[in-house]
Amino acid sequence: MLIGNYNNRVSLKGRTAVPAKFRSELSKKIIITKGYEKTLFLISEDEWEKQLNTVNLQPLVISQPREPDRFILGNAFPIILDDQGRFVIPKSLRQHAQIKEQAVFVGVGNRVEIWDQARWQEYQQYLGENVEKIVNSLASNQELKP
Amino acid sequence: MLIGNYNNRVSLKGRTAVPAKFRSELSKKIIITKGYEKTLFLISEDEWEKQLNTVNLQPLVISQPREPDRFILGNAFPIILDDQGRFVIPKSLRQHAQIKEQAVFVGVGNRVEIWDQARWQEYQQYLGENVEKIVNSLASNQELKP
DNA sequence: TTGTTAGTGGTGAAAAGTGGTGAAATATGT
DNA sequence: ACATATTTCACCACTTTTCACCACTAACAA
Repeated sequence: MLIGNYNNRVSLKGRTAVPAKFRSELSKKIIITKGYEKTLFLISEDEWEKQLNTVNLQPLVISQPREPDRFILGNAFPIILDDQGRFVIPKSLRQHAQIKEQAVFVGVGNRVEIWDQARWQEYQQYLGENVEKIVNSLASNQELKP
Repeated sequence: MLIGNYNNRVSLKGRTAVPAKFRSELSKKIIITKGYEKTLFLISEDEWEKQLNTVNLQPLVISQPREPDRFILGNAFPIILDDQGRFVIPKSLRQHAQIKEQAVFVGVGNRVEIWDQARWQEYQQYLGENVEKIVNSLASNQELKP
C-alpha cells in the first residue's frame, strides 16, 4: 500500500525522481495523468488496467457527471523510469498542477499524487482545520454500508 | 494495553527511541501518523490495518471523497525500529507536533501518542485545572474545546 | 557492589537524490 | 529527400542523506 509523503526536486525541464519508497510498488512502467484538485496521479500499469477493466468497482473514469472521461484518459501518458528512478513530467501536466521547483509525492493507497509543494502545504493546513468534518464524513459513510 | 508516559530525547535529525515498555506491544513494524491536537500516533501494523477497515477507507479505488485518503494515508509512514528500538520521526510530522529536544510517549490503550514535552506539560496543567469541567461535560455528554 | 537493561551519541558504508552530457531520436526548414 | 536544428533520454559522476551498527553512560534491581 502506498502511504506517506516525500519531497523531491523538479528540474527546469520537468525531470524528477519517484521517491525510492514508492518504486517497488509502482514498478518501472507507470501511467501519469491529471488528477483532481490540481494534482497529478501516478498509477502502476497493472493498477491502471485493473481500474479500466473493473466495471463494477467504480472505475476512475466515471468521476463526476459533468467531467468528461477524456480528462483522465486524454491526459494519461505512459512513462518508464530510468536507472535512477527518474522521469520527465510532460509540460501540460506540469502546468495543470502548477509544479515549480519542489514537488511532493503523496501515497494514497493505490496511487501516488504529485503536488506542488506550496499547494500541498496549504492543503495540509486546510485538512488540519477540518479534521472533525473529515472524520465525521467517514463515520457517516460507514453507516451507509451494510 | 499501552498505558503510562515516558520521556525520551529527540536528536537534531529526529531520531528517538520508543520507550522499552511499549516495544513488545507495538512490535518492530510500526505506523506513525498525524494525531489530534498536534500530537503524533504510533500504532502497530496490525492495529493500523484494523483501523483502516473500521474507518472504511477504500484505497483500492479512486474514491470520491479524497480528503480522508489524503489525510490518513498521505500522512502515515511505515517505520522499522533498529536494534536499540529507535527510529526517525519524519520531518513533516515533527513540525506538525512541534517536537523539539524532548518528547513524551503516552500510552493510550491501543496507540501511543507522542507529544512535545513542553506542550504535554501545558496540557497536563490545563487538565489539572479543569478536571471538574471535563468530568461534568462527559456526564452531560457534551464536547469541551481546549 | 555487580550484573542487566535502557537510553544516547557517534560513525561509515550504502542508498537516494541531483546535475551534467553526448549519442540517438525527433522535429524543422529548404 | 536531405541537411540542420532541437529535443530526448540513457547513462555517468558527484553530493547528500539514511540507517544499521558499535560503544559508552545512566538507571535499576538483586
